Amino acid sequence: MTAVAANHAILTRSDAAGFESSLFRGGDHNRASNAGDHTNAIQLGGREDLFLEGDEATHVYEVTEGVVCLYRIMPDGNRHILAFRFPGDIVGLCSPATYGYNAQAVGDTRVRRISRAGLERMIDERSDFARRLLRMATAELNAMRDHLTCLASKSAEAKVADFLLMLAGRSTARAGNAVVVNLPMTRTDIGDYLGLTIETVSRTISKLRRTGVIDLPRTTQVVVRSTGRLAELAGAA
Amino acid sequence: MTAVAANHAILTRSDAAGFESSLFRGGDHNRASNAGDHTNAIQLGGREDLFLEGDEATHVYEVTEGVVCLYRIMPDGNRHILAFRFPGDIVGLCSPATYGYNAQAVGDTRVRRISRAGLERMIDERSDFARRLLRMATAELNAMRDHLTCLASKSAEAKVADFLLMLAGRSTARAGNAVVVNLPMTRTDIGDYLGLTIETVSRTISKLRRTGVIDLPRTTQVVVRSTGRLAELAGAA
DNA sequence: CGGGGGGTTGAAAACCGTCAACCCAGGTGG
DNA sequence: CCACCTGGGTTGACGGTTTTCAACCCCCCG
Repeated sequence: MTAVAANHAILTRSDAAGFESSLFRGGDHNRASNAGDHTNAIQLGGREDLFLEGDEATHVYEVTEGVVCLYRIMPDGNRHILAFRFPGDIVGLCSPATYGYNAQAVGDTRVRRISRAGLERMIDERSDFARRLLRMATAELNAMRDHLTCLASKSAEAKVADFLLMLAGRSTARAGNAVVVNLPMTRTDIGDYLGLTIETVSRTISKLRRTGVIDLPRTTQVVVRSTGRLAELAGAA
Repeated sequence: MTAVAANHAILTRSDAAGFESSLFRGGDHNRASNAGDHTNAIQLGGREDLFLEGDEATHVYEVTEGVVCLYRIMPDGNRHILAFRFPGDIVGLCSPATYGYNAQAVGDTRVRRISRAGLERMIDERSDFARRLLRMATAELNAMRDHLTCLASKSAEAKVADFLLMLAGRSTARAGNAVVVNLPMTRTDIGDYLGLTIETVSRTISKLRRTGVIDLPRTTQVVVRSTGRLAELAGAA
């Protein structure tokens, strides 16, 4: 229900394996532009896709700066955001040969690229690495379970409150007793993440502001005045 | 959106580590009764808990027969089912020291018990085992993502259709062109899994029957007459 | 200055949850 | 043998919440 403990920089070894530009195919989408880099650090602008559903899963990425969202486009054209990934999180760990979802930078973002082959090699060479990787996968499972629990909540208010609590748990910025939370994502992103429309998201945030639970200095910044009341709204109906 | 490929019997090595009866604490719940067994095979009756949220995660289980559901009790008393686990699936793989959810047998069920310590040992000794374990974790992630996608669907019809498709994907029983699907779980279980009320689940199933998409010989058995139309309902609208 | 993306707010409608009644099967006990 | 009870399931009516459709605002940028 709440945020998972951050596990920073678990992957530290650099990897200099060959570079396939096919990783950054974009279709109608924006594309990562610095595909010619020789380092494994990649910089992405807003709405640039890191990889697409169906791409060969040759690499895994660690977010080092910014936010990445994992999403799917449904048959009816609707977009559903499966997860947001923050610095320290891993993106692209999947069992089959191809990715099962798209990954896109929400704003300006930096990621570190690790080849799948290198990953396998390290698993063979160092068993503690395998355990750490497994721990990261289970951490992702925990986060996913919390998201599931959040989506199963009936009311829109509970969903939004839970979402803000997750962000507040990641934020270190304080203003007195209040927690300052930046929203790099748009209302549309939040709606697609919570299974709500933008209007409902906007209305719910407005209601939280009216009732004094949060403050809204800018549309992209929320100040949580009372995490307690927010938790009540998230937990009980 | 659809069922994950079954990965049967990935864990084959038996494990004879010591047995802690504290695993089966039950509180007000039913309890697994054969805790004195000396084998690692465990038989469970309906509504028996395998472990509870907060229990020390000393073991991992492989379902060999029947269905296990993973669930949480929300602060407001509501139950939310995170997943159903079928034969071949693994239950209880988690990163922290304690389970983050409850696990309960839906009907008569058999599971195989593997100690966490034995798991770690095998990871150290055999790197291919680590990879298999990682693959299982990512398979679980895939299933969870599909569930998320399902829950984010706006309409109840789409959710139920998606749920039936998942079960149909696991079923091998055919009746002509139709797929026969057994429902070991109750309507309440389905509702708690999909974030719907029993009434809505019942009404939606009735509607699918009226429109000829499915047949309902018994309340515990669904015959999918047209997987195509079911997929349309699950995807679009 | 005009246009577009993102956000907010209002009114109406559709959908789902709530409350309630009823049915059915199986088990228990008189 | 039957009456009774209980758990699970279905169906109806009503009300609340969210979606839909729409208008409007604001800011940034060409």
